[in-house]
Amino acid sequence: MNSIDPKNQDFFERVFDVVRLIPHGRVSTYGAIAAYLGAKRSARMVGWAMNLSHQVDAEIPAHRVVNRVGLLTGKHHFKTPTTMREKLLQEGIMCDEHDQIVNFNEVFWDPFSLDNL
DNA sequence: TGAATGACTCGAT
DNA sequence: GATCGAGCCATTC
Repeated sequence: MNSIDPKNQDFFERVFDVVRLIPHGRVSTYGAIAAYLGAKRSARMVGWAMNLSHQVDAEIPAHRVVNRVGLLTGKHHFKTPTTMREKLLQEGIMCDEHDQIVNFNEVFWDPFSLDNL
């Protein structure tokens, strides 16, 4: 949205930057990203950032961000409810009929792992 | 200006 | 171990 305030844009850009760093075939969580940005309590804001990500930069892999149990809670915000699952499948990430990542523990990517590089 | 909402998470029962 | 409720923080009406 073009109504993003500069001060808030900084927070959203930080979120976008972390999401863009998620490796291909991996996923992360709203809480993990929020915690990495020092706003552990603001997981919902990460969701808002993902919503805006479709408008500010379509290249942001928002489909790689799920909730803490690996559920595709944001699928309805994509073009179609199946778009999120389709994109994950293309990256080798399997989801069950409940739109939950099967091997979530294996594909989960922690932003804090960047600090170990 | 104030209240409600939301792609969440954690703690208590 | 599972379920319920409250907290958080920016955006929108």
